[in-house]
Amino acid sequence: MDNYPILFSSPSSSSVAATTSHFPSYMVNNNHVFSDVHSNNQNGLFVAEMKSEIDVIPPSSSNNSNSSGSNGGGDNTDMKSDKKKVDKKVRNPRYAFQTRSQVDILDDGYRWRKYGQKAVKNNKHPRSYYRCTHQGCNVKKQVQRLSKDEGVVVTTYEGVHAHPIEKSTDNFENILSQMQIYTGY
DNA sequence: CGCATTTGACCAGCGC
DNA sequence: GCGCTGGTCAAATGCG
Repeated sequence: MDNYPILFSSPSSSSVAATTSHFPSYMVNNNHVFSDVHSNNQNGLFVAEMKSEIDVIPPSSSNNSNSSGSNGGGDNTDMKSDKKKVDKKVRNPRYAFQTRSQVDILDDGYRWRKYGQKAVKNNKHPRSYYRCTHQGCNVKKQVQRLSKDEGVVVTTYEGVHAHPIEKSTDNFENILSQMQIYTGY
């Protein structure tokens, strides 16, 4: 998965509307992702979309029952022979956001728990894997930097949150960025 | 003490 | 079939 088709769009251009139509509903509805992007980037800002290999995945189907399906390093000899898990090739749609930021942890309003980190080929920076800590929420995201421009962070979301954002919106910068959105900048 | 992170190992998919 | 690589698990460790 080295090369994904990434479509760039400027947040101030009219093409955003068409682009956001592909985003998960939680992103389109409350623009938290964009607001955080704005708060972290006064200058150069990029929003990218990563099309997944799956055409359409209903949000309700995002409940990967494999939440308990530890097939990884667990080395379980039983190796879950009772798997109903036939949809292994069915992946949730993934969306990538390429932003300029000094920090690679972009607070999008959800609580994430890091569950892995891998070195990426052709990239000196590792890729971090996060999972939403909300119970029953299987949304995942991965964050990596570009080796070319280490100021650019690519955040890839997989799945759709089925719960409200649990964030303390008392952050002044968030409130300010929201005001900027509602006022049309 | 409870929760999040780190980190090495494991597994599956893919290309050769 | 073998080896590489991406993705995940889970024990150990860190931290508030």
